[in-house]
Amino acid sequence: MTHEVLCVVLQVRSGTLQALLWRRALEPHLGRWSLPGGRLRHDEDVETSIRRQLAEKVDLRKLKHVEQLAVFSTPDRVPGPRVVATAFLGLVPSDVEPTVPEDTSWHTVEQLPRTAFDHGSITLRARERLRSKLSYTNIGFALAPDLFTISALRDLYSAALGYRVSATNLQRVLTRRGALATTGETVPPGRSGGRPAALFTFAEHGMQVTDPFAAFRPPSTR
Amino acid sequence: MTHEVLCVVLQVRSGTLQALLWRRALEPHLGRWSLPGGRLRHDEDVETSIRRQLAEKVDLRKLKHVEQLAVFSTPDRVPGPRVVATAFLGLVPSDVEPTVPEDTSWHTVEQLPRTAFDHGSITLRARERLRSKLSYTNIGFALAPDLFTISALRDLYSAALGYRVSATNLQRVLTRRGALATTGETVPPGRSGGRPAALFTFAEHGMQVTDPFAAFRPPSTR
DNA sequence: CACGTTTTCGATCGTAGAGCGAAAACCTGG
DNA sequence: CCAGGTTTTCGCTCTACGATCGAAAACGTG
Repeated sequence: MTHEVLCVVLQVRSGTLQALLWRRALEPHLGRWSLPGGRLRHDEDVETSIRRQLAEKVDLRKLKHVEQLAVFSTPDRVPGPRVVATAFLGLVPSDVEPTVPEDTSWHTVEQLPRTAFDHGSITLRARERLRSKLSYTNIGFALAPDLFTISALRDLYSAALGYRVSATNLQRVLTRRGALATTGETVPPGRSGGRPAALFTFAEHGMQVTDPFAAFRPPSTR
Repeated sequence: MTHEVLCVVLQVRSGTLQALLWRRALEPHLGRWSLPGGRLRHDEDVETSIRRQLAEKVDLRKLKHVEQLAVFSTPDRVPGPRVVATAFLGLVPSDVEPTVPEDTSWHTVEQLPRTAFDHGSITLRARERLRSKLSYTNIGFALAPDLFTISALRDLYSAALGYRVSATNLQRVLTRRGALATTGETVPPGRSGGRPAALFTFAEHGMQVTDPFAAFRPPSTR
């Protein structure tokens, strides 16, 4: 029984949430699109394995966030000898354009092409995880450049969540959580005019993905 | 490379959160406490595997909730040939007393005994998962009997979370989420008197563990 | 300089959870 | 049968967070 690691690499590109997929060059499922990854080596754990494989095959050392998604282990999920897969969710900031091999390309998660094996449903599971965590963690930072305007961040959130997000609300929520840090700088407006936008960064302690916002809170120690 | 499935079976017993552990009868780590589970068969996925193994060795078909926790895959996590583990979180309602084999017993998670391998940290991870989910899902129902009073539920939440929870608040929150259903019945008070407590059940749609409470909400369609 | 555009800020509203205290409903002991 | 203790339950208020709206700020263009 072999063990493989797979990663759903997500990035917001041109306003939509997209996943990086490989075109299979082998049977079975030749020509279909599949998730990057590969076999787990005997000297590495799954985290380092997926990081190695991504860094090897693609230039994706800029992955800002990687986390375990789930294990997929249906006996017949791939034809032939049994393969158990540990799937990951990986996030790439919207400003980097990773150099990817010839046989890979980005696909909007909204309408995926024919995927190999169970890779389609794995991708959808990854999107659900991202959407859930966007609301109660600051995982959204992994989708954004180091410097960004609020409206740019709003567009990222909108693309990932699939519905329109208000910039006003986003700024206030993130500010209240102490996740935003102001740089004095601004960005000149576009051709159609408009007020110049302020540039923000993530606060230091806002960088790591914080725990879910507790609906039940420990007793206040006032 | 073999694959094993492990389960952190948690139950609130006598006011504390406890985990079901086995005393190892084999080297290595003979005599230490370990998580129930075993090797993944070639014809089953990890979910059915852990369910089978728990139902086989212990009488635990009453597990009200089982979910994947994480993969643990450090190459040397167990001595000898490589073993990758998929860990689960399992919850047992507080009113059932499962018949368990001779060589197993319950241990408070607060102060675990010497565990085998990485089973100690896995157990702690499971507790963290439970605590997180308690606040923003209704997973707490898996810890409670079918019929329960609010104060009994309060005690369960307090034990699992590790801090005192107010019965008033708990009732209101769960009611507002539509998770509680009233049965007309009450329970006579104890020896020291007191108002009889009302018996509650879980609403139908409250039975499944709902998604995290969204901090960002889709636009209201009013 | 009027107008459109985009960003940003302020004010208000609704709702969820926290905290407190009183009322309700039951015991036991005199 | 009543006084006091106990436990549950309900109501009121407070605070915090997110939603919504609108106006002001700061820029372009014709």
